Order: sequence, then structure tokens, then C-alpha cells
Amino acid sequence: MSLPRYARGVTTMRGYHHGDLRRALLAAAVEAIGESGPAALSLRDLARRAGVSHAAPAHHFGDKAGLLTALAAEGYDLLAEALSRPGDDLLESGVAYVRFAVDHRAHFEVMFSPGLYRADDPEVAAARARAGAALRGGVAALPARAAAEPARDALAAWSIVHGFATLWLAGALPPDAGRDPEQAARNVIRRLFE
Amino acid sequence: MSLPRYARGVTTMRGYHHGDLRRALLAAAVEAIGESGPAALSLRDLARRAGVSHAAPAHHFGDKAGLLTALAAEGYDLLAEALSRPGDDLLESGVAYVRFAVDHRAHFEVMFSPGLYRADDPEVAAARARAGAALRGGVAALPARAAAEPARDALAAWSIVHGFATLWLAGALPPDAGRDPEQAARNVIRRLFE
DNA sequence: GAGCATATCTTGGCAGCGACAAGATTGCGT
DNA sequence: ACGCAATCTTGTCGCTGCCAAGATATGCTC
Repeated sequence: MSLPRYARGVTTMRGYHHGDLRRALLAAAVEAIGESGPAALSLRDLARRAGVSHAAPAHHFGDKAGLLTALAAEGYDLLAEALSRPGDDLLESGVAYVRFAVDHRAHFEVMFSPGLYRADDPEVAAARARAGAALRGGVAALPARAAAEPARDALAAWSIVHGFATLWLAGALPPDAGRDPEQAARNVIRRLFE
Repeated sequence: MSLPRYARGVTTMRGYHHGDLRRALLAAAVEAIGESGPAALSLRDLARRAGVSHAAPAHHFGDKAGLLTALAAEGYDLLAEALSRPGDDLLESGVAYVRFAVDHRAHFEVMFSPGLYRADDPEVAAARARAGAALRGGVAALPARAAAEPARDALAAWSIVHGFATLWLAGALPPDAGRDPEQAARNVIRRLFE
């Protein structure tokens, strides 16, 4: 009796009798969104990718919005981790934000499309709060001259990195923005310190 | 014989025998996206709203992506108009950008979701170029001290207003950002000039 | 270690959707 | 007045999300 297809190399968070279908479906969703965007996502396609029947996903996530809710929560946790790593340097925190958006495009697109999932879900709210704390942690170490209005400065910093990331992902930037998003982002963010 | 429902008060661009279904469908799309977001858009629902059969939209737009392509082109034209009005004041151009996003949420969401439509469509490209020119026109009038690197400054300005607008529309901003997007945006954009 | 409750997954079905094909209707130009 | 082309309708197919009901495996209890 061979292992089911979706159990290959999966680290089971909670060991279920067939592996961890929940995790396999989330991974398949990231893959599918990376190929065709969140709008084209299909639960039946995810089931096929995971090698299970078309109704299996419903048991883990309820419905499509439930799956995307779990993906958004996972995304906010990944973002919190990515933002807490560079520490107190606001420039590097901003670059980390853009890098997160590029490296985890699927998560990022879902996270900021609240019409696709249940943004008021408790797990999402908790993970979002963690990411928000990490974001504010980076902004807290602003140069003194800009500390006059910290809430305003935090919003400006968030806006500029979020806007750059969004425009980059949308392919809206002109070619002269370059090919390396990190370099271009660093260049843009520096504008806040001059 | 009464006029068909969708012909009420429609200024016909090209007078077809039943009014201007094309325009009626685009208006219905704006309405539907405003209610449920672009992902939930359904051509059959638009047809019902316009009072025509389910296959009528296909003749004007080919497919769903065709309709959203037309909507994106219309959006870029509206944006170009909105950006050319405030003239040379970069602050007011930025506020106009945010106001456009809030007032034309449906257009804005589609425009920057290139997976939903054909971003390389000639009409879209032309309208996008017009909007880009209007955007650069606003940035050209930057205060002298910031004119060292105009391409970088333009990208920074675009990023900050686009990011603020996106975060506002996503409902991602904390409550202390206030209720009036224009006022909050003005406050944030001013950060670029200090 | 046998039975049972439960979580997990499958099968089957329904309504709505996008897209296509083919036919009906209307308006316009000549 | 006639014919043509643009416009719209009807019908159909495969796909999707969701629901209901049944099958299967797991782990717990004794």
C-alpha cells in the first residue's frame, strides 16, 4: 500500500490518518495562485493537485473563503516573521516588506483582498496584530528629526512600501524601474530620509 | 412598444438599435463590483441587470476579460482626467489620486489587478499612457531641493499615494487614521515635503 | 485487543457560471 | 423595398462551489 500522493515529504502538524491534507491544500493554493492569480482559484483544482476527491477540502476549510482565510492568516504570520528579523532599521524593514510581497506573492495578494476571505476571523486578526506590531517596531526607530508625528510617519512608511510592492506585483512600473525589486525599493524608501 | 430597460437616459456613443448595451453593461459592472468585488463579478448577473439575455454581453466584449479590459481602459481615462485637473501642485495631485481610488473603487481595483484583464490591450495601453503623463506632470513641479533624482521622486510619490489608497480600500488602516481619506492622505503625502 | 465514536474522505447531485453554436430580430444603407 | 450586417436569444457543454449521505480509517476505552 503506497502512501497517498499528498503525503510526500510533509511535516505533519497534527498527524491525521492520511498525512496533512490541510497543509497540502494550502501549499497547492499558493502554487495555483502563483500560476493564475487568486481569482482563478478552484477548490476542485486544489483537490486534484492534492490527489483527493473534490469535496475533501470542504471538511478542512468549510468553503473557499475559509481556505483563503487560512492562507491570509498564514501570510500575516510570515509577514510578522519577515518584519521582525531586520530589527530596528526602518530602511531594511521596508525592504523586507517588499521582499515578502515578491517572495510570497500569493499570500500577499490574498491578504490585501479582503473581499476574498473573512478578514474578521480571529486567527487572521491575531496574526495581523502580530504583523502590525512588527511593523510599528521598525518605525519606532526613526531618525529623531522625523519623530514629530510617529503615527503619521508610520502610515507614510507603510504606504510607500505597500504601494511600491503593489505596483511592482501589478507590473505597473515602467521598465526603467529596473529588474531587482529590492534595489529599486531601497532607492525609493531612502526618499523618506532625505 | 416601450423602450428596453437599459436604454433609459443613456447617451449613445454609437447609436445601435437597442440603445447602448455596452455602456449599460459597464455601468452594471461598476455597480456589481461595488457591491461584491471584482472576484464575484458574473457576466450573467450583468446581463440580468441590463435586462438582456445571458449571452448578450459576449457580443460586445467577447468574454469576461474583455469586459474588464474595457473597464480598465475607462478607468485609466478617468484617472488621467482626475490627475490633470489639479495642475502643477504635487500635493493636490496626490490627493486627487486617492480621491479617484475612493470615488471609482471598482475601476481602481480592476486597473491594478492585471490578472483579471488583458493589460496589453492597445486601448488600455493608450489610456494608461495618458494617465502616466498626467502623473508625471504633477511630479515635474516638485520643490527644487527634491529634484535631484526626478525618476526616483516620481516613483516615491506614486508609491505613497498608491499604497495609501490601496490600504484604505482594503480596510487595512487602523481606526486612528480617521474617516476622511482626503484629509488623511494629505497628511501622509506632506511627509514627502518635510 | 476488540468495539466504538469520531474525524476524515468519497460519491452523487444541484444550481450557477463562462463560453460556444446556431438561429431569430432589428435597423440601416442603397 | 430589399438585403445585409449588427445585435440579441435560445440551447448546450463542461466546470465550479456547495450540500447531503455514505464509506473508511484512526485512536480511545475498557
